[in-house]
This record gives sequence, structure tokens and C-alpha cells, in this order.
Amino acid sequence: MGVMADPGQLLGEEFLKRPVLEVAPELLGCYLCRELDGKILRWRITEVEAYDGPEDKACHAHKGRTGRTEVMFGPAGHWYVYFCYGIHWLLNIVTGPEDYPAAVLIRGAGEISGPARLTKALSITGELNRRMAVPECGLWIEAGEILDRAHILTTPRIGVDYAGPDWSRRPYRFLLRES
DNA sequence: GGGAGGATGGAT
DNA sequence: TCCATCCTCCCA
Repeated sequence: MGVMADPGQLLGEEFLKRPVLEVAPELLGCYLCRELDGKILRWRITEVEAYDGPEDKACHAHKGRTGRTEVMFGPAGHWYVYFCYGIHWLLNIVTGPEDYPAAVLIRGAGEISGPARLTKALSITGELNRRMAVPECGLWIEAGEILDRAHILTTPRIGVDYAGPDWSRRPYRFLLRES
């Protein structure tokens, strides 16, 4: 068994510091929580992708430690938010042990499908980069019900062909079958 | 200091 | 299929 997390419980470092391929599918059904204008939104996570360490050619950290990727080398449970294609913000949660760069890209939650649309809908920008995922910063994750593996669909990741077939074809994308 | 490229999405 | 539009990284 992995780390126990009761529904509604804040997902912290203990839960997230495990290997990213273990954590990523378990984030499905959990709640992405955002406080905006004094109100708290809790959106069920429906789609994620795993980015797994220096060997993973699709992972930003595979070229080493840089200013941008530094946060992925840090302790689990921090946000990695980066700017893409000159327009979009993309949201990741850092996972795995310290000094091992890995993160989960959150691609869908609630009724929103698409990583850039999600950040836009929740007003998430680079201001949250490197912040710890706790209520104090206005963005955190709470545990959901444990899902049966049969509810989870697994596919290759989106938009990472540049990483070459060995990596782009790996089944590192997880989504709820019902979504 | 310059240039290339990118974990997307919306319009054509 | 095109492209908006800019941050980061690498190289000079």
C-alpha cells in the first residue's frame, strides 16, 4: 500500500515524494483546490502526465539543473508553473525524492480539459511557481476517494514527439475513463 | 547580446 | 495548418 490519504486531507510531501509514476495515477480523483476572491473551488483532477527524472527526454530537467528546472530538484509538494509557446501557463506538482527531478503536469480538472485552459480558468500564473502547495498560497490538492484501476485510462503523453519514440510513446498520461 | 524552440489552443 | 508571442537556455 502507498501513503494513506483520507478524502479531504491535504496532499503533502509524504504522499508526493514517492515515484512520479506511482503518484500520477493516484492524483486522478483528487481535488485541485483554488481560493479566489475569498471562495474556494474544488475541482476533481481528471487528466495528468508524469515527467520522470533526468533520463526522461520529455522532462524539462533532463538537460540538467537550471534556474527554470531547479524547483523540480527540490522537495515534493511545490508547484512548478512555467510559460509555454509565448502564451500559456502550465501547472505541475513536484513529486519524488529530493534531488530527483520529477513532476506531474495537471492537464484537466473539473469541467476543464487542457492544461493551458485549466490555468487560465483558475487564474494560475508564474506567481505560484516554486510555492508550496498549501492553502496559504491559494492553491493546493486534497485527497479524493481511492479509485479502482479500471477507471483509469493510460496513453502516451501529448506534444512530446521531440523526445523521440522511446520516450514519447511511454504510457505516462493518465485520465479518468469517464472524462 | 542574439537566436532557436517549446508539456497549447483557437482560428482558418 | 497556421500562428500568437515570450521565457529560458545555449552559444558567442
